Amino acid sequence: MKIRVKGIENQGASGKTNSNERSMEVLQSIIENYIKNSEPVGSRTLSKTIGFKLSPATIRNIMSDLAESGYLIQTHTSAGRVPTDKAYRFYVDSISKKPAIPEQIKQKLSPVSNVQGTPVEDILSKAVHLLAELTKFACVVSTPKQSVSRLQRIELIKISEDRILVILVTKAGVVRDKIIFVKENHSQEFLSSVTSFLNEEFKNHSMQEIREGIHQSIVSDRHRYHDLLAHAVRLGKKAFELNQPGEMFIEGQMNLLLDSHFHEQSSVKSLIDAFEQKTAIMKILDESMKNKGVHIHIGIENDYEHLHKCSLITASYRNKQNVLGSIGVVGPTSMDYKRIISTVEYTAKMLSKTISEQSYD
Amino acid sequence: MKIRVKGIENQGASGKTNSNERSMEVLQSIIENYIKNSEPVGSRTLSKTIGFKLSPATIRNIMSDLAESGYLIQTHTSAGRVPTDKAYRFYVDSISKKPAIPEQIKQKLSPVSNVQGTPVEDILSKAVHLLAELTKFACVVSTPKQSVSRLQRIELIKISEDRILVILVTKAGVVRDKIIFVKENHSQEFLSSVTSFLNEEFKNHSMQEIREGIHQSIVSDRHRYHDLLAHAVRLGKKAFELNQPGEMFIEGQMNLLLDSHFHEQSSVKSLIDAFEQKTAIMKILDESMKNKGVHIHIGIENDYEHLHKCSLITASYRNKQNVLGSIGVVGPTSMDYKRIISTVEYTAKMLSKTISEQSYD
DNA sequence: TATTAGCACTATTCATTAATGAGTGCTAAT
DNA sequence: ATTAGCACTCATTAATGAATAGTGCTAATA
Repeated sequence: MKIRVKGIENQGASGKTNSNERSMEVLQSIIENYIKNSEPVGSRTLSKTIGFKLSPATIRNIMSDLAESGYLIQTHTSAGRVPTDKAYRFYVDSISKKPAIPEQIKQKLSPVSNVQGTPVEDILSKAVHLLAELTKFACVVSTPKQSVSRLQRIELIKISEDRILVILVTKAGVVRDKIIFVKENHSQEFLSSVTSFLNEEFKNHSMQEIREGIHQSIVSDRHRYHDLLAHAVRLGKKAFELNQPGEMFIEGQMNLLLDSHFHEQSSVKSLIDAFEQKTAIMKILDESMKNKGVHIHIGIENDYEHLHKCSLITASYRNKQNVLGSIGVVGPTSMDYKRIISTVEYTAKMLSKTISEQSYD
Repeated sequence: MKIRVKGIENQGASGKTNSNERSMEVLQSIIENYIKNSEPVGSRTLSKTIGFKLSPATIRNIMSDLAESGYLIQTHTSAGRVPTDKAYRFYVDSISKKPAIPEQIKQKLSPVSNVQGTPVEDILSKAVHLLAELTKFACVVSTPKQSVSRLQRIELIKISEDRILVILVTKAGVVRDKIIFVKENHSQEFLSSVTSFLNEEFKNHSMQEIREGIHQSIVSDRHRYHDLLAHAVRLGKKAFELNQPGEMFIEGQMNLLLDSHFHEQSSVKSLIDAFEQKTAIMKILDESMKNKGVHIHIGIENDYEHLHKCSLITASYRNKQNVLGSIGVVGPTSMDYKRIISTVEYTAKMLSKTISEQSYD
């Protein structure tokens, strides 16, 4: 009985690197072929596309091995083969040099940096819109996390007898507003004093720290005999307590529906669900903030079941000081990884650059 | 040769009101049947559903007439008949008493009013989200038009040497912020004076009026010798000149894809286009602000070609003083008009109520 | 010994055909 | 004026068979 080298996996064991490298190349070709045509690829077709360097029969043998090792599957007996998520994982891991960003993409994305005094939200929304247009998939971006962003300035404005408008400006240049309701009818002068106090006390601190600081103050009750400070602390508590769940902008969901891979009824429903309750995607974006560079989640690797037929490519954006959020693409597992990865990476870079220029440190 | 009464249209001419009313009832039944089952309705089926009051043959005759008058079409010779847009128009015009809002819907929508100090945008986004959930179609809402809304308060805050944060609070409770860049390094005290001036001068005026007023001032140049005022006017110009194009929130686009009517490839593409460049839908929402009540645009009635297979149901929302924007549903022409109309109407009502409570007049 | 050609086998896809059935239109009977 | 009856139409469905693209295995070859 013949024992065939199983390719890739037992590279070390057999030492037959030669045959192994060939397997890898074949696998790569198969994947690229499938990414391009979205059709199962057979031995003959492949032999042709690689210029008859290997005969269909040889390729069949290799394919058989690759299938056995879990890199390929057949949809049915007499069909060509299709890469598995494992194959895609191998593929993206083996990408060494990223392709240069085409000038066209750079041009398309240039509007992201043409902004002066534009709210950060608008920049994000513009970026995610362009990304969707470029990739033709669904794209998402998370807004800067409030808890980590540091205070540039707080302002309290009396709007009516019982309402105070709170404006928070963060170092990242994000402006948040909230109206708080109060029982006492404070004068604007009084509010100005409180404002000064809060600014002096908390400028450059993160929201998280500020909340904790205020909490401490209240617990220790050390301002008991000082009216202004007591009020300031109480108002400050209200002002800072808005811990909005991070938001997320979505663009180009509909793009996915033009993709042949999502034509089955069931996949569509899955996707709708995934985008409906945004938590799963949000979680992936949050994860992506922890490490630098591009993050890739392929199909089954996603914890959330409804995303098992999708791949997510994400990258974080930042200002000079902090990581603020992430931007990413949601597409079929058979996406053109090389192109998408470099597009996402470049977009995140542009975003970081633009936002850094607007930041206050 | 027999001359048959052609139903509906020549009511006055023939005087045979009886046969005419019957035609109308049959048409109504056909429409309701089609709305319910999304399938061409034939004479036999209909005879059954109306309890055999009329024989299939009679119904065939009536249907034939209705088809001739343009209320029905056949997809092919041996198929049942399908209502045309003209039929839907007749149908919605003949709806007399709106159905009561089911308690379930009221309950679902109650979160819209459970808000205190929530930004208007969040209220809108909540409302449109719930509406999408209830109707299972795509829903849109336009944010309050800036130009018509009146100023409650403006605030200028120095953020860094060359940047001033402008906060505009409108009577409707909408907060807008923008950062403007300046060459001179104004002190915060100076900005406070400017702020007071602008507030005194312009409170309660619409943005449109304010912009015109400032323009006048500059043209007439009457503050030439007064430094504070000259600066105030110049800063004010910058502050108020942001004429953001009205925004629009979209929810539940994906819902449309589950609808059998949009399964054809071409319709899907049309829809994507329609939502991509939002102008067409925005225009309809704007129109809807001009008159009270619910507005209905059926299929071909829409100017924009990509919406020819859709119907839009819209209603404006307002505070005590002004019409602010509109909310609406985009669905297939064969939607359940009675239900959707009353749901949209109720949602708009709730929205108006909630926002009125938060407004400053 | 690795590669390849050849062949039997398998499953999809596509076009053709025929049966079914829902629906119409017309005419004659009620 | 209404309805029963009948011939006719056309979409849908299932069944059939040919064509096609693919595999796996074995034996020949370099």
